[in-house]
Amino acid sequence: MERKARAAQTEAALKAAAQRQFAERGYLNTKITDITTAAGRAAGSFYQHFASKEDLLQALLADMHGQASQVFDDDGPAHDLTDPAQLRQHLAAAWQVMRDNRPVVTALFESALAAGPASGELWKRLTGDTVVFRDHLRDLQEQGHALPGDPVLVAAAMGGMLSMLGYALLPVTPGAPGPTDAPSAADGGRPGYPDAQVVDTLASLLLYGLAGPGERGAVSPG
Amino acid sequence: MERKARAAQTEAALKAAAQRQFAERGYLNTKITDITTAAGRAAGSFYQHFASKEDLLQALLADMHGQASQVFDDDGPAHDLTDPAQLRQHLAAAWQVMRDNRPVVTALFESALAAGPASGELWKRLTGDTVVFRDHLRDLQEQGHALPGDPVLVAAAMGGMLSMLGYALLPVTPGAPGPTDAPSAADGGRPGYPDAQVVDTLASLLLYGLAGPGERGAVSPG
DNA sequence: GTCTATACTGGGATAGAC
DNA sequence: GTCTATCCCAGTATAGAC
Repeated sequence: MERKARAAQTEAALKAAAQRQFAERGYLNTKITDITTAAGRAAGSFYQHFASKEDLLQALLADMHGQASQVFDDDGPAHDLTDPAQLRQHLAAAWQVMRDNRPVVTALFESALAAGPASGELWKRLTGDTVVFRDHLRDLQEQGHALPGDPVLVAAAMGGMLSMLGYALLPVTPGAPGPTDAPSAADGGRPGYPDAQVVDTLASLLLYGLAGPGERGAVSPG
Repeated sequence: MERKARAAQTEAALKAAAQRQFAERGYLNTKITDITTAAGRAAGSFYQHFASKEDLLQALLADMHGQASQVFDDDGPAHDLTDPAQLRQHLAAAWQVMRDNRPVVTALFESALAAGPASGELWKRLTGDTVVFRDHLRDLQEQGHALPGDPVLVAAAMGGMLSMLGYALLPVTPGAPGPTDAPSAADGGRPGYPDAQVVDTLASLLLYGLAGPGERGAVSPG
């Protein structure tokens, strides 16, 4: 195999190793050498491919965007987040993206947070990641629907809820205690809520709130 | 002034300086020397009072608990989180605590997050900080009220929403762009939502969801 | 108790051989 | 391109004078 291919292979190995390390140790705790040794490469080789850890993270983000772009092209009919099925669908999609890209998503979260409260990085991330929600909420508003508040704020609140639970609950190992039904006490003492339960709960909470659907009936009636 | 008083004074200065630095730079970015120089003390003096930055943070937490303990002794009549006034009251109290102790609260947040996803620290924090919500939700459940899901999960979701928005939105400077009415673009590019707006929005969202109160009428009718 | 000065360490980044 | 070896700095923590 030629040089170019070898280089690409090394870069891929570094990326893969980084994802594993980020998931296990967290982005902030992961050292460059952790990545290189996990990838079976020399420390110096890292800089042949990435300028820094942050640079690597951006590369992973680009990869993720490339893959997951088609997931979110919801160009269906008029959206209505107050439709139980549609809201659930949106939340499930968001949750799935977080699950599928947990290392990157959580690393971005850690990175934004490490920038400090005054930097506004977290707010940028929060609003940036919730443009879909925000736009759909604006649609609702324009159709005369009364929202709980400013679409930007409501969308950010929803996103904050999601990211926080994703960071705290999603299992570190890609597919281990996730879709199981038993809340296993392993994995750092965190409970292993099944994906469906989390999504159902959030959908119900965000749609009808703590008061419940009232006269309208349950969330998933049929 | 005697030695003991001088020592206490230095310790207080270090604590105060730490709070300022945590707010400005973020907990993770704050170095020991940042604190000592901000306090006008020598670097070495720090260790006379605290074993580490983490130790200092715990001391600040203890101080905070001492002050804010009376805020949360809500021993009134039977609680009902589905009562608009009570829910709003609870959220307002939580928001106020975050505002009053922003440096400490956000530092704890950063600290828990830096421990990495696998540590479960964030989940512990999330559940620990929402015991009040959780208990009240359990009360509701025992009274036959149907909740959106497991009380622990719902409480954590509420708490996640709150902490995230608190971290992202609360102003760095104790009282500057907070209760103003104009969303100033200063302060790191973050909007300055008035406290009341945030609390109202969250109360409305959490009580009736995106669908709104329906037949029940608005959240604050009178 | 507080200071100044310094030892020590982890980890980022580079130099140069292969 | 990848390796080994090393430099170098930031930051923690300590030693010892005052």
